[in-house]
Order: sequence, then C-alpha cells, then structure tokens
Amino acid sequence: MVRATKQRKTIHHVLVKYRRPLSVSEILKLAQSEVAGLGIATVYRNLKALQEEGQVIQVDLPGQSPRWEVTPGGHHHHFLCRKCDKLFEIHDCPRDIQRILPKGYILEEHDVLLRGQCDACSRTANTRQPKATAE
Amino acid sequence: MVRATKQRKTIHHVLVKYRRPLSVSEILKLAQSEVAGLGIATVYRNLKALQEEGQVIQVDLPGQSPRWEVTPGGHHHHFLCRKCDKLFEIHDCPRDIQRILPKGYILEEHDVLLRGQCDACSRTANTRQPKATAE
DNA sequence: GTCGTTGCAAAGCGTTTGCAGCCTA
DNA sequence: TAGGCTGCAAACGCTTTGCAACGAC
Repeated sequence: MVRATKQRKTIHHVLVKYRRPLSVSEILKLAQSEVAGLGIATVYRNLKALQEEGQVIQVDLPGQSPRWEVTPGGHHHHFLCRKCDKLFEIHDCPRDIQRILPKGYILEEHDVLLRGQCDACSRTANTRQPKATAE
Repeated sequence: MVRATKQRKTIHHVLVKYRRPLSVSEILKLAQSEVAGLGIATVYRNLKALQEEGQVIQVDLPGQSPRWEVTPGGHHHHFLCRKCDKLFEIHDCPRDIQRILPKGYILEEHDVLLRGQCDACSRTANTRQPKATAE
C-alpha cells in the first residue's frame, strides 16, 4: 500500500505549484522549505514512484540532467529559454516532419526542442536575467 | 604544439571510418583493437581536443550519454533507430517551426530528433536486430 | 504493531583530473 | 632533449542502494 507521507505530498505539490519542468535540485530546495531535513534520496525515490503511478513524467533534454513535471495533457514539445534557463511547453507541432524522412525509414516518434528567448526575457532585451529556474 | 600520437590518430580514424555518431565506450572498444592498452581517459582527452580543433562534434541526445562524430557539413537533424540504436543524420529540416512558437518568444535554434526504424531494420520487420551500435 | 518510507552513508557510473613516466617532434 | 601525451588511480557530480529508525494506517 502506498503511504501519503508529508515528503511525498510536498514533492508532488511543488511540481503542481510551479507548472513547468523542474530539476531534482530545484525540487529538493523547494520541498526542503516545506519539509526540513528532506533528503535527496527521498526526492529521487518519490519522483520514480510518482512516475510509475503516472502522476509525473521525466523530461530529458540533450546534454542536461533530467527535469520533472506533472503529466501533461497530450503530445507537445518544449521551448528552452537561453536567458533564464526555464523550460516551457509548446502545445503545437510541425506538420511536415514526415517529408524529411529518408526513403525506407519508418517514423514512430519525434522530439522538437526550440531554444531562444521566452516572452519575459525578450521584453527585457539587454537586461541580464537571473539563471535561477525556480522562483 | 599538438602531437600526432598513435592514440590520437586512431581515435580520429575510428570516427572517420564509421561515419556516424559513436559513444565513448564504442570508440574505446574500436580503438583498443588497434592500440592495445588505450585508456578511457585518453579517449575523453582526445575527443575534447579534436572538438576544440573543430574536427569532431559532440552529439547530445535526450537521456543518453553523448556520442561523437566527425564534424558534419551544415545544419542537420538526427534519426535514432529504436531497433539497432544507431544514429543517422537527416540533411533536411521542417519548414514550419516558426509557426508553433508562442507570441513574444524569439526562436534562435531548434533540434529535431526522429525515432523509429532505419531502412535496414524496417526491411527485416519482425527479426530482432542486435543492439550493438558498433559493427 | 506492521511494514512502507525516510535520512544517512556508501556504492555505482560516467567523466575529469593529478601525476610520474613515456615518446613525438 | 623538452614538454606534450599517456595510463593509472583518485576525485567528482549525479543517481541509486543498504540499512536501521521512523511513522502512516
């Protein structure tokens, strides 16, 4: 039987509250402010458990450690802001992907990762944004 | 001054010979068959050195350890075969990516990773392919 | 009271670094 | 022969695992 400990509830709550993919260290820091003494191993164990329950998913970006988010609706892609390092969901999809496939290849999945500046950062053109991904 | 040791020449040669992104462990195994006693640290150091010279590039895939390939021509994407785990280059690009961008966001780069079955694996439909990425 | 869960510390794993000896130029 | 390069082992950072104590049900 799965037990609703305050650690597990807090980890899930942090992901619900911030509504975008967070790294393990961000989750640890944010959850520790609610549960003093929370250990990193507990974060890893609960993220994996929540993933198996289907409540959260792991988001892998090329060359970065994984981030975690509450399971999103349907098919989507991601936009990574190069200024503030936040990751956003894009609920749309290129339509002409099949076209670029070489002959004989069978397409089963596709990932699209966009990089640039998010709305907030593009407004403050030359201002340097903090790199913090948790706010 | 950069010295052309047999280790460095072999590591570069392996990448030239196989013409697709190889993992560090694949490179080590392949190069060790030409240079007995080759160490993993030497592979890492030389890959980084070759990268700084512009001879090779690191290819990062989501959730996988990096692979390395000789510096390819221009803008391209990748296709990862889910049967044989080989990675292939796609020298074409979706054209309607700008369309899916939310308002206010500025697009600077994009990565597309396709997954499915490569030409060779799709021909052998129900046959199981070896997972080896070096052959 | 049971036994799933926790925090700690140790172990794993891929990658990097320090160092003495080697070998290219 | 100088000093860049190598192999080895230790160090690193992130993640997982073993274990005794804890606490949800």
